[in-house]
Amino acid sequence: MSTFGEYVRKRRMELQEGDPRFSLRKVAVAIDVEPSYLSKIERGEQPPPGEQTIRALAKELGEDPDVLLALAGKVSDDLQKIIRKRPRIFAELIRELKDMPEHAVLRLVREVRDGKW
Amino acid sequence: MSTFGEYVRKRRMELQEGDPRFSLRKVAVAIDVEPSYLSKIERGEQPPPGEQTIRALAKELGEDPDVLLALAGKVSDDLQKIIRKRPRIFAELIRELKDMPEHAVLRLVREVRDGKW
DNA sequence: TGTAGTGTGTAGTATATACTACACAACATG
DNA sequence: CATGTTGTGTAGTATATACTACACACTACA
Repeated sequence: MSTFGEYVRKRRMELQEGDPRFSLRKVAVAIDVEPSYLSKIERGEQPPPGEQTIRALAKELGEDPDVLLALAGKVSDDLQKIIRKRPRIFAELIRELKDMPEHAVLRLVREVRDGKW
Repeated sequence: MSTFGEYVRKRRMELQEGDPRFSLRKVAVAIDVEPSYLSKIERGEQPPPGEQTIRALAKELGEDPDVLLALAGKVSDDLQKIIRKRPRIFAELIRELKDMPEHAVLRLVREVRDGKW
């Protein structure tokens, strides 16, 4: 597992190869933070930014916000809100699924999504 | 929905009826915080305390920690950790379940719990 | 009537979070 | 060789979080 900073830098560098819009400075301006701040984050000198900044970064880099948030040690606020509305049931479900193999959870998600409920 | 403070005060008061160990001071000492701090929390003058203090309080009052944490606007760190390990799948599942009726989610939890997977 | 226990008011503190502002050296490009 | 663009270094700030320390007034009761 790479850190948040490493992951972002790698992804941005890849995009930068083919497009000058992905220089550190341009991206920083696009997501509305100081270039030096983004620099420090990418090098792990500063901890990951706040949720809104991570979301902007994810959008800019074409990444999944939930994945980036996870790398930053965070869980999306909208998910937290959903859990907090029914804390008991969601707590139980999530703890139950903790050690389930990937395919089992995937099957579950698919069944729920396909509306067999 | 009551606030965190109101909820705690009500519950503690009920217990205090039959047992002097549930005075504000005694509970505060038991969970290792200053009585004045707990007083302010119960009256909503201060925001809810941190997760560890909420857990101690839940234990002391015989309440569900996840419910108390939810009232405090928090989600248990162990749940967040589980989600962060597989952010995509859990994000999708939780958002999918957001508007599901209680009985559907309950059925799902039961099926998972009973190991039909 | 003193003393033990009750809740509360005032006035702080330490640490973390989430950044900004600006200067600077290296490099490239016209 | 000046101009623009690159990433980075230094030195801060504002706000939130999670509390402590201690004094005070009131009540119960022995």
